[in-house]
Amino acid sequence: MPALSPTWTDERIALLRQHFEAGLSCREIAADIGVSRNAVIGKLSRLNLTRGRTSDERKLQDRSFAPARAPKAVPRLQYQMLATIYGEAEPPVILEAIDEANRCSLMELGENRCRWPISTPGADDFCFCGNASPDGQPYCAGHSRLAYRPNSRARLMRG
DNA sequence: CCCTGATTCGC
DNA sequence: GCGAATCAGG
Repeated sequence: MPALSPTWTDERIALLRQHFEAGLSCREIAADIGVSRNAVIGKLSRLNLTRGRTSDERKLQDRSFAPARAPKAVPRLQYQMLATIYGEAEPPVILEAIDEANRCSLMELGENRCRWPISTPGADDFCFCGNASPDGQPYCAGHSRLAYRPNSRARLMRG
């Protein structure tokens, strides 16, 4: 296969649409495809697939819990994400196991099956995760836990 | 404080 | 057309 890094090909756009329609966040989409959040958003905007301006209706940030003296040594999932990707250190919580052996076709998908699109770079076999997913959840625990944190918004302002 | 989405802008 | 930088909202 060519050593060149393929940009937005049909497969990637397909995944992009799938994840987008699935209700996943741009961060998660980007994490799966392997691009930056902005890249996903940029492509979506170009495809006119935007959900209609800064909706931000998820609001799943959950600020309800305000533990006194919260031992929040880490901002968020950043540490976990990094440890998972780099495969070193021991994160407080490991990602759920993702069984690729249960992958199935679209027609084999059930209501309690993970609908995560499995796309292998260089291959043409397009399947779905097919793992057991909790009720109401489109994906299994492993894929639902997918998280990616592109660090640093602390850009200096050019004056 | 941090996160997420959309647009703007340079390449 | 692509993606980082930037802006805007929560």
